[in-house]
Amino acid sequence: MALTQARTMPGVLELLPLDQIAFQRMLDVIRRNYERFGFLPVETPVIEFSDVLLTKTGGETERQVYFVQSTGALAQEKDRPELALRFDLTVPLARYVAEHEHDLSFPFRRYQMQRVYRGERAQRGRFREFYQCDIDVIGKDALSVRYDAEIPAVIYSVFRELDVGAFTIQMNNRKLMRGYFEGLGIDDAEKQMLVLREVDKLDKRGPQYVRDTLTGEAFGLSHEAADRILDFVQVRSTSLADALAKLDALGSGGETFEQGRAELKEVLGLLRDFGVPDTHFVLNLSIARGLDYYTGTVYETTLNDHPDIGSVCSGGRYENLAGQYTKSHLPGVGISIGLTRLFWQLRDAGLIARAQSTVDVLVTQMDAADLPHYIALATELRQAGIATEVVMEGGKLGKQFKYADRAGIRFVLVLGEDELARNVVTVKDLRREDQFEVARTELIKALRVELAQADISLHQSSKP
RNA sequence: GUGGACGUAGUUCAGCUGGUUAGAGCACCGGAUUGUGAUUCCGGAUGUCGUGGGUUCGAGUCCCAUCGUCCACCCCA
Repeated sequence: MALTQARTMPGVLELLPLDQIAFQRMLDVIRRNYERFGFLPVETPVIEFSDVLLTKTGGETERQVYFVQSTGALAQEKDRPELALRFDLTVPLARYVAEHEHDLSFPFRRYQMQRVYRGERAQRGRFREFYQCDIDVIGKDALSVRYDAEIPAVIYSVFRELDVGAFTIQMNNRKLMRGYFEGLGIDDAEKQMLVLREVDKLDKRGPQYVRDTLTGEAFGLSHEAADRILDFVQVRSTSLADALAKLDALGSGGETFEQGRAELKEVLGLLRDFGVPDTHFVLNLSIARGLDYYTGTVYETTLNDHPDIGSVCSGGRYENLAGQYTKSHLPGVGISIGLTRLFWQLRDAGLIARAQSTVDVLVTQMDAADLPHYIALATELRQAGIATEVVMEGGKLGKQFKYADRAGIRFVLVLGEDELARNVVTVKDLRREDQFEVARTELIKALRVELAQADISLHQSSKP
């Protein structure tokens, strides 16, 4: 019989249990921090109506949307399938807020950590199915720019606890950029957008590439204008004071420009109050983000030791999130952590410590006749909150140890006739290669101490 | 969607200008006196050389097609 090859489509990430545990730990950290900052949980369906997803976007985004069709519907196919898979969490959020507007309290602070789908060509670190971990604050009618300063505080808190080494939150403001371009005579909003996308490539492609493109056929800017744009977008700050000074040194500009500068200065100033050290953020006037719905502050977070990874968290301010679904004016600000990419890249770089199993202890089997003892012991441990597995099939002790080791279970318990007779249990720590005996009545207490210590040492060992 | 590279055991690869039974590391499985894993030693299995066709006395090696994978662009987490 011909076997069907067991395989997954390219661009999806499937993990072995120990990696999955490490991944889940990261999700836990992110969730914990989001909740700590007062964001509320929301989940939305993977499948949405196509017209909801494709209202304003079109173009590039539509090319990457997966449509959904039941086999029954295929027969009577119309122009476009009615349903599609969400490609981010922001558009569903807009729909969610518009739909439940009257039941929500504003400013609405929600977090959402779910999978999204994009019809991408497979490539390193690019996935067709991946996790996004989003936070957004949505205001009704208006939303203070102060919220823009809270976002980096969350990023700082999350990434510090994720323990991924040094990172930098890069910030900019679209009004400042557009205002500057206006000053150079680039008035058309479409063209401003194109220039934004182009200068965004600065850090990746270098100034020469960007200059050539801007003065080339597609843009047709003068050399003088291109030079002034390059001077502008190459601005980087080294500290908070430096950032403020560099913003002041930009000279004066039009209304949009001044508004952008004022917003940036306010946001940067507040970062200090939020406790974000200026070693962790930088003003980078080339950061623009490709998405066109951003209107003000934009963020992009990179890992200092892994610039090749690119952005692991990004987002910004948008003026009118749900304009396609409601007449209400709902401005917001938010970010998204691409956890699948982050995890994948960290693992690739060898920065994901081998996780410990979610199983705390394995009760080995010396003699099948003593199984009742093993099960009773396991029940006792479980009631004490210790995740316990019992070996039900027996076999050589060496094999049972090997099983525990491979499964990432750190502690094994041995109860032979010897131990049972003396009412003790042998506890072996496979990691420390050490074992000890403890009175049966003291076992839970002893294990709790061991597990607490194991947890601490695991955390410390993963620090750079 | 556009352009480029590559497809050899589970995996990473070697296989020189076409020449006998296609190799290595890692991984996997078994063993090293019966209550101790990871380390060490010994042994073992494994491949329609992506698929189909062509050139040739002979093809993993050359040619064509096809499928697949990867990289770059676009865009993005």
